[in-house]
Amino acid sequence: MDPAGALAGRRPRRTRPRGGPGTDRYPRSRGLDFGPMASTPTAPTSWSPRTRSRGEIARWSRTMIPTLREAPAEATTPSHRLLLRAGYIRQVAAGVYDYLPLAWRSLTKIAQIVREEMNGAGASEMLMPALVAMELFEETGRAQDYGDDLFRLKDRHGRPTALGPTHEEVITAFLRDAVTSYRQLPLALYQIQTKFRDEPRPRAGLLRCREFIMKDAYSFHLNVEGPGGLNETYDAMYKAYCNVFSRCGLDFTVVEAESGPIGGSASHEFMVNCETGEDTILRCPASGYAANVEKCEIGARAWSFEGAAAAPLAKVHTPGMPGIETVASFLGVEAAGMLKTIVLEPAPGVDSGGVAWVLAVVRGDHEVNTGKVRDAIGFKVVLADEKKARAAGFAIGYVSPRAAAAAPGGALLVVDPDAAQGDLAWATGADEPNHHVTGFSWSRDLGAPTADARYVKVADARNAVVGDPSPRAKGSTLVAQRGLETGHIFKLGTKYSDAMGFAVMDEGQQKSSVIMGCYGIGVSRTMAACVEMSHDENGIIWPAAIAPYHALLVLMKPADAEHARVAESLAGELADAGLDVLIDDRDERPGVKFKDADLVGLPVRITIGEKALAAGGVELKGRRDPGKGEVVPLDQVRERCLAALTA
RNA sequence: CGGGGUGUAGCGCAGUUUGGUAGCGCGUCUCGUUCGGGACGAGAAGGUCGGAGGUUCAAAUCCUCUCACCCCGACCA
Repeated sequence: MDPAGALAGRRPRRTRPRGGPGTDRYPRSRGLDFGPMASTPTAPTSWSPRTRSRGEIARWSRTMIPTLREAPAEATTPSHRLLLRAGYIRQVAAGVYDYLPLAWRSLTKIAQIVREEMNGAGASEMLMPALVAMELFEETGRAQDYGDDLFRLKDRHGRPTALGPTHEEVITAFLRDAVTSYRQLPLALYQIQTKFRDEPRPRAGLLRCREFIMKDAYSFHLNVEGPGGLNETYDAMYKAYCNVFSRCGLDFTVVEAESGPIGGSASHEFMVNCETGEDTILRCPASGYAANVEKCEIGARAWSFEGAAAAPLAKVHTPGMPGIETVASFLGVEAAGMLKTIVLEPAPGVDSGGVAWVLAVVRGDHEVNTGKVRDAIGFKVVLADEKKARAAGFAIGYVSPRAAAAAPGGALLVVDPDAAQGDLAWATGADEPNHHVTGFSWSRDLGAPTADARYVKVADARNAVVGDPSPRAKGSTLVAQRGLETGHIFKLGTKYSDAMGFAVMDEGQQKSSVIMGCYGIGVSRTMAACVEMSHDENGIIWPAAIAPYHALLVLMKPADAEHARVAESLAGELADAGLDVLIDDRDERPGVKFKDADLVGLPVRITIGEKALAAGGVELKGRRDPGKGEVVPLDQVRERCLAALTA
């Protein structure tokens, strides 16, 4: 491993001849002449094995880094403002951006890290088209499910086509033809490609785009367990994802997640930790357990329907107050002292065992989680259609747990433990419009059904909140943390293979559905998340591994031949050590250059100026270091640079 | 798709209430003086005022329609 190996993410490069005299055909009109352009790539004359890796050298004056003193008004998120100001991106349309040279270098480095880790996990890279025939999405029903998020177009023959938002269908269609024997499994394939999703609301620059770069991987198995099974690859991917984000220099948390509309059975999200993240995750500091709000389990809570009624049941006129907050303040109670009863119905097409309604009861300050309700009762539920529910006699907005007993066709009551407290006098709906009751007691006012497990289940039925008991460590409570989702892995199961008829003969000569996993990383989002996570008021602060260049050589006097000579020789030396170097050779005032240096955020800044040169050195400063930097003798620059980058 | 907001020079904005032929700062170009944290002076270029209709002698400004972008929500890599 070369000394800079820890920088990671650099592709080993083939040796290329350094430009000889005369390779620079176009004389530069101004600025300095570094002689031959040392970093001009020249095609190797013949194949040669990789012998060493050399960094690249670029000149600010010869590339395009349009920094802005003021951020465009439309940018409000830090990463959006900084990527725009520092000359990394330009907006072309809502959620559509140009990736300028600096951004592209970073993206390339992230992609390369992803590649290495995917290959290491046994996956093979390929590339599928962005253009997808609509009939493929029809096969799985996702033409419908995706709805308007799918970019749709017609070709000249009028054939319905889409721009791929993800490629489960495409790869499944390919493999159901190409995989002819179980012996070809397991298999993991991936691509790094532009995806298209017509987001209802693109926002925050690169964080939510309609066109973005994503790595999507798919794995195919005969079994879930055992060698070659889904779990094996899933675990390998899990590790690979941890490696990717660690190597990128990101601070991240892995959380358990709902698998969402993409379907499947298990899933983890990889979240970059940052205050401005759009997702809230909950974490148990004692056990390390983390999950998103929807998925997060809650530790055991004591409950009982037993208990004496503390107050008589009283009906109160509460005109036009269906919302908990307004009623609570009207009644003079806390939201936490109310019972919220949400009317649910079995999802279309599920076998509910004859149950027509499901009433979920949570405390007034909590939110019902339909996924948890599903887990409690064994079938999927959705929010009841309001008209239908009213017709069935539910006073929507004023429903109480008692409505379950009165409901035609029977209703199942799912009560969250925090709501199943018998010794409290609750405020809740009166089951008639514009009225609530106070003094509600489970045992007195609902009575016998509370003991009947066929009608009443007590189970976790709500979203977790900060302060809830940890599901993994007794005595520990959940804390909240913000994050940005940059990776997501799913166990898909046979959802797509079944829908698309992808099955193979197994060893026992039985037709067997292929089991799938899918694994995504938002590459462009990862770059933005990194900026979101790592910046200060002056600009971006790149981790070395994905910085567009490792070092910035700032020439105080670009016109000075001696300065130019030092810059050239230093740049060459650093490149030889494997560093990518950007030379700020612009004829600009020092202040401008320093401001731009901080904005662009390269990890190491080397200032070549009179004062340090007189002392036999240059100034070296890490992006996070305060001040002007430290004077370092020329012959130690390389070493100090590498040390700074690997720190 | 609901709610809010903004479109005037590359960027940031004023001008719109009360119609009178477009302005400021930054940036850009030229010359000079400068040169270690976004210099100074002098000069210059750059705008179908988002678009289309309409009212008017006259529209950035008033009316109608439309498009784009941003923010909050619903939704999400």
